[in-house]
Amino acid sequence: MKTTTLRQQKALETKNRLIDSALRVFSRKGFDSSTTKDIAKEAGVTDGLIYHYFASKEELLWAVVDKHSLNKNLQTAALELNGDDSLESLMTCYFNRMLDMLHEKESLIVMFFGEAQRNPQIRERLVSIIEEGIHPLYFLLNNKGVRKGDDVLLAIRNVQTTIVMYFLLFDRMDNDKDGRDRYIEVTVRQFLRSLG
Amino acid sequence: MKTTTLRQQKALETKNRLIDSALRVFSRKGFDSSTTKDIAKEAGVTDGLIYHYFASKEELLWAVVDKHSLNKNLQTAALELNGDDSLESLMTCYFNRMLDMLHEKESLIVMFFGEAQRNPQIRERLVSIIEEGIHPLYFLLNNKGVRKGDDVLLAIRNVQTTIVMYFLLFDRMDNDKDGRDRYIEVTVRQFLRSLG
Amino acid sequence: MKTTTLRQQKALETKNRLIDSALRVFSRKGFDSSTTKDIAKEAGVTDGLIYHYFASKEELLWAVVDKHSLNKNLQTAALELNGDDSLESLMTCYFNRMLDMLHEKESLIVMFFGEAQRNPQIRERLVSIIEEGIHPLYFLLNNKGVRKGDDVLLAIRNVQTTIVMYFLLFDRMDNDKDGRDRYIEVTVRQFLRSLG
Amino acid sequence: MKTTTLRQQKALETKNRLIDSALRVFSRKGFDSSTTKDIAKEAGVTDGLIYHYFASKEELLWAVVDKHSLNKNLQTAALELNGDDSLESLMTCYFNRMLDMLHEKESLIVMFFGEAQRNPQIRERLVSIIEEGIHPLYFLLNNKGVRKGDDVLLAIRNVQTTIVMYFLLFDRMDNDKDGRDRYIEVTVRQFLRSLG
DNA sequence: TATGAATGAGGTTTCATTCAT
DNA sequence: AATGAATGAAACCTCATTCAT
Repeated sequence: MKTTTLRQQKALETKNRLIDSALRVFSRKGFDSSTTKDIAKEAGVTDGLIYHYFASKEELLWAVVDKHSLNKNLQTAALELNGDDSLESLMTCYFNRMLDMLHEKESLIVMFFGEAQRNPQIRERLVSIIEEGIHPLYFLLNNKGVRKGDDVLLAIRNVQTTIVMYFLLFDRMDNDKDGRDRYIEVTVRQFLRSLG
Repeated sequence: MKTTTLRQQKALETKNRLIDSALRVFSRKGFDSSTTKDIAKEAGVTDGLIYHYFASKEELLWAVVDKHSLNKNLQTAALELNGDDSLESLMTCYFNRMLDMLHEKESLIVMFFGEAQRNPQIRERLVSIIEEGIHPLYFLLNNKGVRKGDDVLLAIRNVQTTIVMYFLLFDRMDNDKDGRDRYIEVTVRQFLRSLG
Repeated sequence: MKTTTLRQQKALETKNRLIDSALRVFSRKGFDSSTTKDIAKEAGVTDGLIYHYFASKEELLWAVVDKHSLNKNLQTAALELNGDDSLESLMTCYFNRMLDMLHEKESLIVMFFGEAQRNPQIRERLVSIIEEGIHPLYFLLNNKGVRKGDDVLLAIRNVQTTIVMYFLLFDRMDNDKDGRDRYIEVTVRQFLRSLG
Repeated sequence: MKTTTLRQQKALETKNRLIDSALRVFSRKGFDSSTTKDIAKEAGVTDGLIYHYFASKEELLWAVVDKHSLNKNLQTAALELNGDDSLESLMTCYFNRMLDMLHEKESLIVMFFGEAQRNPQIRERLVSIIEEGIHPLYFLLNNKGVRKGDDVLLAIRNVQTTIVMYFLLFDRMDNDKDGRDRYIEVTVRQFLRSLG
């Protein structure tokens, strides 16, 4: 029985290694240009093994998607903030964590945005992630005295999508710490002013 | 001489039809999953003809990119605005035109965002389009009394990327006119407030 | 462990079958006109398998070239000769063996000469084979009292290229045993006289 | 009428240019790898024109073959020799002219040897050229007192094929004037000795 | 569980050839 | 005579997938 457990554990590790490798390859080349051979090689296994764990390349994609949940990260980011800080420093901190998280999950984000345009299921997933990412910040702002209202929700969505765009098009390439600080500083100020 | 011109004209039409078909197919399936066979069929020609006009599938992609210039559209949108209107109605009008333009060029935009994640050349192109899209609006705002400054430029970039994201993730699917009006109204208000 | 070896052995057989089939097809049609489909069919495998074993059609050509070594055959031919025979019967024997060997490796020889004219790498290979083919005979002649010297080396090269030409243009088609005997007899006599 | 003649003349020029271009391209790449596009470009005409003058690419090959006659050159070479010279200087002169001629017709020779291995018609042509090339030299030698006989004919064929081989494999690449002189000197001496 | 040989459909590209002009 | 757009078959090569071991 112990041996079985050991085997199961090793199998699970292999499966996870495949999922992680797939994510990396997908984000590098896009789903269509990624080959199962690439993925297998990246995971250090042979070609056929993928089909022992996944029914198809597509299934492997979904396994990747299922494994990674961005929402949780954003929620955690919001909850970990110190309630005593000023609104401004609080937002600064939140946006920084958001960008850190985007960097950390770069492969996933890049893959999501790359595939979302042609894979409706991926796009829906992306939308729902963004929608759900709004609420932790909304509650936080409410607690700091910002009024409720749909327009506040929309302001949050706007600023969050803006930050994702900033990440995708600028931050992720440059890795310019100063530029990022300035960006966040200005964006936070404008965001707070935009709330009226 | 007339005959030559006629033939050349027909050839040019065929070439353009190929470029347009390619754009449509690329935006539908992404570059990698689009087959030259699909493109040829969509253009109503045989497989081989693509290679009479373009050296490769990649070259065809660049022909598509070169043919379409988004910047001009944005600049035109800015210049056509009525200088007598209030700042608010002016921005409303501008954002509407921007969304109209995005709809009009939906295939191109979708392709750009899909490919930008894995094709650095496409991404650079996208970034430069966005960068250049900032200035027409900047000048317009300056003329209406908004102060100059880097933070204003950044505010413009932010709001523009936000609108592109809105288009990609929500507007382009729903086609909900009311939702769009509300979105623009709120976004304009917040944008103006964010300028301080 | 035994199973693995069996599979590997079968794989090796397949690979060798591919190389042999390639040689046959190449020599029949030349490299450029040979199709990978032809080769696969000749080997009794499907098209794609070639690319499991070889990176390209060109690589398959080099595998063919590498597998076959003509030099060894010539050297062996020289060494197997009986040192007690007269110079004349010794040379007769050597030329006969050389022609036998050329017949045996007809596919390879034909391919080499066909491709050598347009593929510099193949030509270099061919030249080096001829160069190296000179020495076994040179040593043999030295042992039988023929003097050393560059002109002897050149005489050997000349007579060897002549025999190859005879094979390529006449012998290989006619398969005329008597003609061949007469050819060798006369050529041996003239060769020995030419040494002075 | 004059115009027609002019047109016909220009047409003939075009046709000849096509044949010459074809020869050059064939000898460079071999028949199969040469494309009609290549040939047309080399001749400075458009793709389709080839099919105005020749029924197919194959026909163009035969036009090339028909246009060039090597025999004449060899016969001329033999006849132009000075009958008063010694046998040795006469042969030296003849072999030099032969190599000059091979250089002059390099494209043709290379193409002939490249294609002869897989195109039986080309090979027959090559064989008959070599056979006929023997007689001018035979007569010359007879006139200088060399005895008649089949073995002399064979000696001539052998030495001629040897020289062709020398050209194809060594001389044509190196272009080493000294090496060539030495080669001819030794070969002539050995050839004369081989006659007994 | 893991291997990697084998399959076969399909992709990009090439190219001889045709034909309207 | 000359052009070059257009065709379509076929070439090389890729790759997801299967399967015997």
